[in-house]
Amino acid sequence: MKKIKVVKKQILQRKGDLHSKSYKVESGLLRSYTIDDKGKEHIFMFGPEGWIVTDYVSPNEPCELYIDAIEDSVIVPIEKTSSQDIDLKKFIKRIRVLQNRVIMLMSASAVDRYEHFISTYPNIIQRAPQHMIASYLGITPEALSTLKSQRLRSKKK
Amino acid sequence: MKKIKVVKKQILQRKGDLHSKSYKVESGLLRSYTIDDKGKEHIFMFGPEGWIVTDYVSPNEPCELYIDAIEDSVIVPIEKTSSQDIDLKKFIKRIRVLQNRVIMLMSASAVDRYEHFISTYPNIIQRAPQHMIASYLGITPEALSTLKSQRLRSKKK
DNA sequence: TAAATTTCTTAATCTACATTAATGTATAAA
DNA sequence: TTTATACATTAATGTAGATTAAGAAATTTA
Repeated sequence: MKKIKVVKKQILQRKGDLHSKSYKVESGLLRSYTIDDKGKEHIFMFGPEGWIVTDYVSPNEPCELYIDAIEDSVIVPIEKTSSQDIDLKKFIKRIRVLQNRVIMLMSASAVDRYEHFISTYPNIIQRAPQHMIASYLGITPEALSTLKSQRLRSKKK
Repeated sequence: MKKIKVVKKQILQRKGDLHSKSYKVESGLLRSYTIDDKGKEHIFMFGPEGWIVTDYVSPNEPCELYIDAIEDSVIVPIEKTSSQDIDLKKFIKRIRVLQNRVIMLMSASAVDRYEHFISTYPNIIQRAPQHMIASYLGITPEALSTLKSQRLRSKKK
């Protein structure tokens, strides 16, 4: 149960690595993401303080995701083998986020996904750069930028 | 632990229902899905024999998903409260499917998602109607249809 | 069996978002 | 402070997949 300090941009895990761990975030902000064959990053999840960031693969399988720090952070690495001490309620909560994510990606437009994101994670909007928000939403930074200015224009009467 | 027979099209759970359960599929095929504000269905997961179909909400929260039978099926309803008897390995496997789903939806084209689907769930292709496959892939039935005939044409030399 | 309903295909048109590219603005490094 | 690098905006053009519509197959029901 030792805490570790990591600096911004520090990589904790790469795709293909073995012995993947979970990371409890004490302070700061992590992210997990994939890189597709065209070299494009796709953010899977943000991990602000209080969250646990995991790649959902079995402890002996190679990782699917990259994990790195968006801000200087303090984290606690957790061995996945210690399956005992899993807080099931928290676990289900995190899966629910995933479930919502899939539903969102399938049924909502980019604007709706953005609206949903800012109401669900207002503080992350402030802390992560735009292109990462875009990456999480599944759109390009350019699309997010135009979407935002259209939103602004329509809000002032 | 009693088995229940359900017939094709029988609805097991509606969005908003309380006391959501998990359903172990002994035989047949279930699906879970949402209906968006335009009345469009979006299939979240298929549940063939051996699978457990769940809406990932806490047992006391209202459901997010509809669950019904695509084929006549035999199922075992499981109370969610019995958190003890959860097979963690199977649980993680199912989350992994979800993780892959998100990654796919974010980074792959409709064709690639379809290719991935047929190689991962070859038997479901045969058993579920096309429009449901389309719904799972996040495209329209028309798009899937054209995509399929293009694929066929390009395969014969 | 026929009739009704559901499912699948094909084609024309439309639209949300991607791509490309050029310009502007921060942040970090020298 | 200047220069370089990363990040954000805006606009023009392109494209995957949506929508619409109409007909053909298949499946269900009577």
